[in-house]
Amino acid sequence: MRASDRAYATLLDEIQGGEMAPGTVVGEVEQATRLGVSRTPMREAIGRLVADGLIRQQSPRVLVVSGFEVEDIRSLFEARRALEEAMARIAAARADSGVFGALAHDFEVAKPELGSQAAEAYYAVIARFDGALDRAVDNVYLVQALRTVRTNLARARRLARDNRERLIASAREHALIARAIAAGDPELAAHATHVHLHHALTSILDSIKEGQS
Amino acid sequence: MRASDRAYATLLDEIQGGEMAPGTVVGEVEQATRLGVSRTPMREAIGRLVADGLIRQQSPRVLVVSGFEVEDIRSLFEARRALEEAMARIAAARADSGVFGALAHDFEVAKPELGSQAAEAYYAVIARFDGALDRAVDNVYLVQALRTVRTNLARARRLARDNRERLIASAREHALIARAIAAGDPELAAHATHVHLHHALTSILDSIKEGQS
DNA sequence: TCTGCGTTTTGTGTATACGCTAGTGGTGTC
DNA sequence: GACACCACTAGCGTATACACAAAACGCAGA
Repeated sequence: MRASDRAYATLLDEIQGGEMAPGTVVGEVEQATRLGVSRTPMREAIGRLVADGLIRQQSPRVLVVSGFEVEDIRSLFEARRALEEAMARIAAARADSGVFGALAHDFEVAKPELGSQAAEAYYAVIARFDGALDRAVDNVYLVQALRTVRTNLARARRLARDNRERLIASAREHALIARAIAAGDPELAAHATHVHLHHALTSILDSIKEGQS
Repeated sequence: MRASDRAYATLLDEIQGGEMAPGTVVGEVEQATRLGVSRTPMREAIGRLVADGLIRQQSPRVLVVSGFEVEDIRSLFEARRALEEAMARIAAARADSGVFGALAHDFEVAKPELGSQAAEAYYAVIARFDGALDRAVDNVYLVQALRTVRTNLARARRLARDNRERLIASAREHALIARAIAAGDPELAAHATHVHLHHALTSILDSIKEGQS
């Protein structure tokens, strides 16, 4: 693995995990020394993080970890809705119904509310679903845009803790989306995605509001 | 201006303009020598072009200008549809109706069919419209994704020559979209965008088919 | 004491050198 | 004659040195 990849992965983790808080100044030399790489690969890593939107230029010479406010979460979900609705619609028109039928079944039998191990298994199913969607749609532009959105989404997840009811509902929503894709029903797939994202966003915003009060 | 920016701009131009044909091997040393910069800024420029999707890795050590086939154009328009429909919808819900009313008027009085100067003026109106849309939507994730799509779209434009009828129709379609946004009608804005992109894609594909025959 | 100018320091942009890896061509052996 | 192995070369990843620019601090003068 290349030094620039390691530096990117490490910084990404630290920003997503909140260890590097928004506003933290990211100096080339400082980070390069800390992570034991030289400035050149560190520059590349920082460049990728800037492109991802996780680091931004505060002034001509200082880069800082970008903030992540409630308004950013709304923007993120707007973009997510545009991309994921389109993906669901296209997948429903094209996809192999076997794969999504199996995924729908997995969502239907998932019991993510039964402890952290079950939740992990549920997240793994979601990851498989996302991967299947990417392959079914087979559109580099959409997938690439969604990758950036997902990278930023990881930061939102940290702000909100999933509760029991939300996990159960989320599994049901995913099951419906997968069923709609398997059935070749683009409108249902898109609208079920819309509903799912609406609930996910509402849940995150409620969770943040609770956390503040 | 930084050397890496110059190198990026130059290579971008050459790829979009077709001077560097798909499949052309892009060597760091070769390009750095040719453009009179050193390898470090050239690496950065190439990295950005790879992120944009204009250059891709053919094998572990060779980068080539990526191909741009009919299938890529379809993918591009799928992504464009997802993003621009969402943008139009959001802008209609939010935008200052004065700005888009004025743009609608500009589209209505545009006569892009009257020679290349009039066409240039028309393209300038489109650029202003795109800019106004970006500002109205005010969503970095959507705008960034659309920027990448537009970068690739420039390659498609070279493959298709706009004809008289298409230009006239395009102006009318844009006028309708702008009017819908100004009127605060999200569904009409989105569907007019859909119609516009459908016609634009059809026109490009027809134009390519003609060019081949 | 405040303001302005100069100097120093810090940090980025660029250039270049070094080392490693992969690819290719040639030679030797079976 | 064909296949395999070794060596050479080309090109990339990384490190580092140098240059330049901006910001901050200090000193001096008003």
